[in-house]
Amino acid sequence: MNLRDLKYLIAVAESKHFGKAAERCFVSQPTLSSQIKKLEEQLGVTIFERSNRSVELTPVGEAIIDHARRCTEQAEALVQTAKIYQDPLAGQLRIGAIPTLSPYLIPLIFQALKQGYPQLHPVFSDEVTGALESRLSNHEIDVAVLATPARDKGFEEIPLFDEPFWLIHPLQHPLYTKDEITREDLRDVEMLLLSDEHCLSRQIVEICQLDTKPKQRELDELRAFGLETLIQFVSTGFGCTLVPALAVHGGRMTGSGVIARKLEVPEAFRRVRLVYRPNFPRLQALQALAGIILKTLPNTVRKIPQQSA
Amino acid sequence: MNLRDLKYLIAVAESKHFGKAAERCFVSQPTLSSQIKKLEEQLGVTIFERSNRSVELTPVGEAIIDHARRCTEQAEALVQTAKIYQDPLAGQLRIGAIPTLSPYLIPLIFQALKQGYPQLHPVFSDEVTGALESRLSNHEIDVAVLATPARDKGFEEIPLFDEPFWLIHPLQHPLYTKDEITREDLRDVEMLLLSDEHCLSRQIVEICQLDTKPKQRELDELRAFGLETLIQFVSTGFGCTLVPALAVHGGRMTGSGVIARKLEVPEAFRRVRLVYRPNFPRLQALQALAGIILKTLPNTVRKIPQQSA
DNA sequence: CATATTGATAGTCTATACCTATCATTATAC
DNA sequence: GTATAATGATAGGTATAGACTATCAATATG
Repeated sequence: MNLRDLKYLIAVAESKHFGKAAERCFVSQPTLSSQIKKLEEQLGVTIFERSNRSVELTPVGEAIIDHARRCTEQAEALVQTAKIYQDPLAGQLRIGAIPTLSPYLIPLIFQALKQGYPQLHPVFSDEVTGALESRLSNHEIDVAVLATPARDKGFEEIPLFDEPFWLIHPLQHPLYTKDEITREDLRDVEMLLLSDEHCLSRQIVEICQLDTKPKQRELDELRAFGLETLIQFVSTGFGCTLVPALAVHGGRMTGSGVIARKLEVPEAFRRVRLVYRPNFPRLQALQALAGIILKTLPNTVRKIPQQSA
Repeated sequence: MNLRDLKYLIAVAESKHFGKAAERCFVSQPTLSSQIKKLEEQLGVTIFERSNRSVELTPVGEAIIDHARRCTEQAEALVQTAKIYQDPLAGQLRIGAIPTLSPYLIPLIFQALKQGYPQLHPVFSDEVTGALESRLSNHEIDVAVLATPARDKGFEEIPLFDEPFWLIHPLQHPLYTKDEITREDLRDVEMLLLSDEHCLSRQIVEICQLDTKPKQRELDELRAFGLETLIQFVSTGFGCTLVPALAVHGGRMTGSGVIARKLEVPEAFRRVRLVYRPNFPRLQALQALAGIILKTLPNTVRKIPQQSA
């Protein structure tokens, strides 16, 4: 049995005429006749009662045509679905981003993405690097925005930008009087960190060359908080912290008793990239996303020029 | 696109493995691979994201598989429907019978038909000859049980039996004393008739060689009645009537003030037959029906032996 | 480094769906 | 009563879609 055959059936059922049905199906009348005959033989029933003057559906035929209609209906819907998604820049794109980036990046790009690619329906989610990587593997998301390299896990990546870290310290802090903040300054302050699931924490530890993290232990009981909460802690005089540049511009820091300071430490940055599965079929959509991100970003980050292979 | 291709899609979607899917579809792996590739090219979308270790559905793929499932579901339902009807002795059989026969014949055969052909679902209707003939033409019924020949209208027929007419007269009637009733006797009695849409009326007129029908005119206002009512009229002394044999045995005539008399008139009978369209595809069902009717009938009718060509 | 697993590719063969031409039957016209 | 038209079925030939086997390429695994 064949979808084509079912279309022939429907054509005959509707026109009640083999010749006209054949015309409607763009085949010759003998072709249509023989195909229907063969189908009837295969099914073991007579679908049409033919005479030289008329063609009529048998009761079985009625039931069969009913199924045939629904079948071709679904087939057409399938083609329609494909057509809608044909454009790689259309359809759902599931984007996961790390929590230290997501709240500042997503609002930035959202409007531009909608305008530039109205057919693209982004679905955002917030999770730490490890979780995003496994969701990527499981095909639960299409792309992750990470700040750590991912090549070694069998993924590919599009580098986007380098995001410098800024120091957040209370207004009444010894460093307030210093003009430039260097690496040595960082070693002396008490550094508040998120839980170490966050790549940000590990990166800060590395940059500041901390041996252990004495202050972090105090915060261990309060795992489920984000950057903004951390900054609140800073404002109460607990210590300092490093935050990525976008958090400085995107976050609400005014009148909160803290100050954000640029660092004179060249290596104090993180590289943000789109990470995806090597075989992901809609690379174009990812390139479009990368383009939008780069176009929308402020100059507090160093954009990496895209190579359009 | 093809139903086979959709089955391939579903197999891969379910097993997430081209080789196993191919096995399940009883084809080689390259066959399945190339068919799916071709389909993807036709649809212009990637349905599966393949890597050397895994096969996963893309979001478009999910949507497409959904339609594919429903499509093949309907196709299978179609085949199932055909299978149910495959037996010509299964499924609906729409039987129309004339009103002067139906109430006596249908109850007679009903049980035997159910027992002999439990898959056959008879649907009975009662109408006069002309109406049955047009419903037969319109494919609204499958077979008509008539008492008039129908070859000239392009139909075919299976002769069933010859049903003699019996005379019904009131108990206090001159003929009560006669042992045998002959044709001459019939000319002298006042004959009550149904409306002339009924073939029975025309046949009685012919047998009795009546010129006009004086008594019928009086009953003209009461068109919509049947044989039983007519017999009630006879019992009130209005006149006599002829009824077919089955009505005598099947009808409730005891204690009704009338008597049923056999006739010594050889040509006083009607031939009952199954009438059907020449191309009707389930001749077997009709032959089965004919067989049941002949097996169940009492010997008051002359059965016509069936020729099983 | 060798082996196994998995999907893709190449080349060949066959079944089948298609076409044109023609027939058989029957209704309609003259 | 014959001729014509309409309709579906049949016959025979061809081109293509879909199947197969053999092989490759890439990548895990021991």
